[in-house]
Amino acid sequence: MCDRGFEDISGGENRMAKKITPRSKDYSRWYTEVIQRAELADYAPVKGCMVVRPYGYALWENIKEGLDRRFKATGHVNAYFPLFIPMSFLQKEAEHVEGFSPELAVVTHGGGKELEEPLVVRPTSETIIGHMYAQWVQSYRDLPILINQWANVVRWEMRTRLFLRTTEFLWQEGHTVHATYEEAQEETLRMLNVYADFAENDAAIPVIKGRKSESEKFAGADMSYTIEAMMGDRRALQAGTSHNLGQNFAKAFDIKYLDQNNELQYCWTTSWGVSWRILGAVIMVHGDDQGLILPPKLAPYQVVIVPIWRGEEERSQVLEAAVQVQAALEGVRVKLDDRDEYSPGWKFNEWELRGVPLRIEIGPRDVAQEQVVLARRDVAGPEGKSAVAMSELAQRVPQLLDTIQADLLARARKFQRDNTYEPTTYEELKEAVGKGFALAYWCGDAQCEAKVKDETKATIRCIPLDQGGIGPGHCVVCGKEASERAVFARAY
RNA sequence: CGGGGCGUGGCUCAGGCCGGUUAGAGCGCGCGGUUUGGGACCGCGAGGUCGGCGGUUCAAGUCCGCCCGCCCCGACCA
Repeated sequence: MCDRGFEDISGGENRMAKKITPRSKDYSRWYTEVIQRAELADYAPVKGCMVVRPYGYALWENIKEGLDRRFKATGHVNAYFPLFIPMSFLQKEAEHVEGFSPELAVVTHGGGKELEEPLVVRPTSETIIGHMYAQWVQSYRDLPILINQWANVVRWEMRTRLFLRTTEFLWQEGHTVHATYEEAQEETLRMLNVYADFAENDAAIPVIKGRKSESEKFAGADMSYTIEAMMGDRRALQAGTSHNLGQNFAKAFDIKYLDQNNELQYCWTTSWGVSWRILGAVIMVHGDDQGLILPPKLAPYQVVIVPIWRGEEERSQVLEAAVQVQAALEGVRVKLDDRDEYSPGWKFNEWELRGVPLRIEIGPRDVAQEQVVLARRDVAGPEGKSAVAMSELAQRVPQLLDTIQADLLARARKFQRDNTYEPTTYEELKEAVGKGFALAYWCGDAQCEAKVKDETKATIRCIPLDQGGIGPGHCVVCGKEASERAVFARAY
């Protein structure tokens, strides 16, 4: 895992500086450079596609593990459905096909012959899963069905961005079937809460849970719910969605059951998904001008040990101590960087770029004093360093990782709060969406929503479920009575 | 798809306007040696169909035409 030699691609006069473009100078450039230099991912030869490199994939595996564990704990099981979907399936749900047809990849040939019916490369799997569910569900005794799948999907996007919007992406999609609307709604919100719990407790990303407006909801859903997060440039990112599909897909695919009274009923279905986009959120919420800052719960390496020595004698002493420290940290993901060809200073920068939460420095002086130096990634400079006796490490390191995890969430939460405004006039709204989130009354009229989008490029990210206990007010756009406030923001 | 920019060793670029020996630099890479508490240094070395095709010319990285690809900005989206 060593540097492959990405130089400062801003070029020009400071070509020697091995620095990343600062976030304040060009945020999207910073984002792209960090991903490539930290070796999370690389561009693939196919437009809009990317290669996830081992370090990035390890991060994704930790995200998967955190989500999958929660799915299982709420009664879900995993399964796998096919990549190819008959074109006709998409067309069975009117709103669904209208929403997705512009971004479909379609296979027309196979085995050297033109296919009788084109196959769509799944953009999402409601249709093919609905088709199967229709065959599996007969009676109320078959319900609920609580299935999740980990899969790749393809959406032909016009503009792509590493992790945030790629032509092919990895995600999970849960698809459930219920006997009643109430159960489906309960499931929809349960999974929204699972996502929020993961985002805050594992990814250290504070999120706003809310409803999508009609124009922003999933094609084919009765109601879409979202968790929205604020990135480091104050723009919004939808980090996960959960949909109550009502009976739309049940009717399109004939998913019916016989109830206790021997009457045939249409089922109620839900779907919910989180993609590797959330990895982009981790990068943008926590990273700084030195590179990534990974929350300990997701970091592939939670601790990196950098040994420091001069000459052979010191080398063997220091390495011996380093190995002992590594052994003492059982249960912690530790990387011992004993490469000889890089200096300690070089390694410091390297592992900071790659976001390892905690660094342990061990040199001859430390060995003599039976201590090590701990350096926190999230606290720059000497303030983040402390000397700790080797005998205390097994206790102190896990504690410190917990502290870092909590501090990252607290810092992100403060940032979001500090950059959220509550405009009451349209002029104030316009100003607010230029510098962060705007929490403002909205009457629910799509025209007011469209006006804001046209004139400010900000969209309604969600109508928060938690309205803070405040009463009705007046729409920030038209002044009419409004019962709820919405979050307006520029979004990815 | 509209506007802007760019294709030259692995990376970032110079050379191009004004055609002319073996096409350069820094970084990275390989070997040897000295180093190592915040991106060390010396020596030697490997590595290029100058995006592609065609044209002009005695001669094209350089001029002309067409094509391909990539990046940035605008209309869709997890």
